[in-house]
Amino acid sequence: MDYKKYIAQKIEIDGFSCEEIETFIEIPPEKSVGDYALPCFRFSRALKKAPNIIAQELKEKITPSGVIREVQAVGGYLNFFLDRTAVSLDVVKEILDSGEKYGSQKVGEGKTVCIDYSSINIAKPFHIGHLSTTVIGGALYRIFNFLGYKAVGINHLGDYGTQFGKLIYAYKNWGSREEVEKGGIKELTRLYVDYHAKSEENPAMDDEARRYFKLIEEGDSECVELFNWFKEMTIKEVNKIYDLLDIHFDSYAGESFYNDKMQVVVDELNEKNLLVESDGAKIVDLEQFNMPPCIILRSDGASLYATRDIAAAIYRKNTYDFYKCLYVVAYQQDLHFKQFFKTLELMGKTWAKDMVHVSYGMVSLEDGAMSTRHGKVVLLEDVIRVCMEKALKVIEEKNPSLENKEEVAKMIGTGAVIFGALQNNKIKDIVFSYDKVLSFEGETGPYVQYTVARCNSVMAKSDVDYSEFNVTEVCDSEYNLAVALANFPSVVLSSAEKYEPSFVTRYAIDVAKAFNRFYLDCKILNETGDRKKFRLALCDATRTTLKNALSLLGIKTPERM
RNA sequence: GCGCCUGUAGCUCAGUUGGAUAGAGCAAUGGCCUUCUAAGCCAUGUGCCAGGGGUUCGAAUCCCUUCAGGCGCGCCA
Repeated sequence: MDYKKYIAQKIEIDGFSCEEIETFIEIPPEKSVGDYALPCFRFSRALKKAPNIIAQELKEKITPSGVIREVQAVGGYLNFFLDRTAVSLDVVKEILDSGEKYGSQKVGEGKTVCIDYSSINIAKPFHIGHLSTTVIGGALYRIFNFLGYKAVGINHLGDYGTQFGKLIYAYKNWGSREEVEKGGIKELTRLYVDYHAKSEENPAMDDEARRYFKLIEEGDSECVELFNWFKEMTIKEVNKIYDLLDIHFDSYAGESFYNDKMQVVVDELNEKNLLVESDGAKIVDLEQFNMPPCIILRSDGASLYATRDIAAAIYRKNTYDFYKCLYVVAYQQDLHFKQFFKTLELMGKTWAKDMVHVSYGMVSLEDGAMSTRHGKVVLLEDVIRVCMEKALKVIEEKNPSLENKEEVAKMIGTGAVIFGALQNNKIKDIVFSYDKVLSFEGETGPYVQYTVARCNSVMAKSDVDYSEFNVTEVCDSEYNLAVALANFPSVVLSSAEKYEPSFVTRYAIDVAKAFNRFYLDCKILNETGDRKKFRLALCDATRTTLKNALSLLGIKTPERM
């Protein structure tokens, strides 16, 4: 519920449209000066008048009516005071009517958004370095769906490359079916790490590994079978984590899927005279765009990352006819995406403008970067497990009679991990620390979940029917909470526009704070009549809004905790 | 060397398209549960918004420049 438009319609300024004025209206830093304000400085030049005079003249032309209760001219500002009671009642009623649809919109109807995220490597462990792409992508997936778009989640599997020849070599020489079945990805990683240790002394192994990889490509039944086994095992194992994080995909078409789709790309580039030979390689020259060239074919004729990405982009456009195609990939690859988007543009793909690199910061450990090959990683399943254990401990302390402790601890533990990962602007680097994810107080996931549990608790203790309510005045805490709740739809919208799930995370904190303040100031169960009904309705509206916000992030809300 | 990103309180970070006195959380100190879940709330202090120029009625926000850190810069993905 946004009253900016409503207010803008009451204002007339020569040379400025109603829409323009609407964008100029802002919310004052201090609520005592007004609920909305129009700074008049920018009109000064056009109207050839001092801002304070403009504000004064505008004030005299507006007669307060409807939800506008009072207008004041203060310096160069035109300040509006709303009928806070009417506003609060409207907001709460709307939320209760909308329920789990509150905040959802139709702006995206008929449009498809492809989101490439998580994109795991086969036979590699899922560590905290994969967390950002997974939860950012997952949140965007839900946010776009919430806005009416059709989101298509794509897990662009890393399932192609010599490393799989190495893995097969290791498996055949010192691995066993039993061990791999028992150990899963951990065992595959062990084989891979061992391979590197041994191949340093025996470089001939690499030739063998390359041979095995070639056999996979040629369709050798034994190698393909092994490879598919590794692939299925990886996906099955990672799915357990995806379930916890509420992550879903519509396609697992990975690198190998595009093997037979790259030649046409090369042909097309050739036809369009975009390919240039340089040091034996085939490149697209991007010098005039102030970028290094995009390499399409190696000097040995093999395709590269960019070739595959171009093929994948074209495939996605043909298959899904997307409105936007997002790539949730860390900022290390900024240049790569600029190059490959530019190449698409040069190929005459008008939709190249719809390609978006959703770039985010890196995760490192306190003692430096992670490395799978050196075993220096923090596994996500370990982090989640430790958080769950901590949650369980806290429950035993604070609420030992809780029924489904394990289940609740799971929600809290994973909630803390997801919330922490989505809390800051995505471009910020993160240094992982257990202290930080294990903090359940202050601006954290558990804090927001706890707020919902408080709402539930209050409502469970009352059997008053609050479907109809009416009050004639509201206090500051009630009004501030209602305003916070009202902001949800616009927060969802801007988080999609900026591809920034942290807007939703921060918003959830704002609402939780407003509620907890309200909870302190306003007794609910002791009240009677309409006041009680209104406050119960506020609780319900808070719960609904927070649940909706958290579910966009992939976080579940326990009834009690 | 070139390009991109980042720099705000002791720490981690917010700060919408330039707007009113720069805000939270953590940490510290002191308060608040015989009454709705204390994973909560209240109070207290902290700033050369990295430095320097400029544009503007007005700059943490825009432009230029310096410094510090991160990432990237042809056959890995």
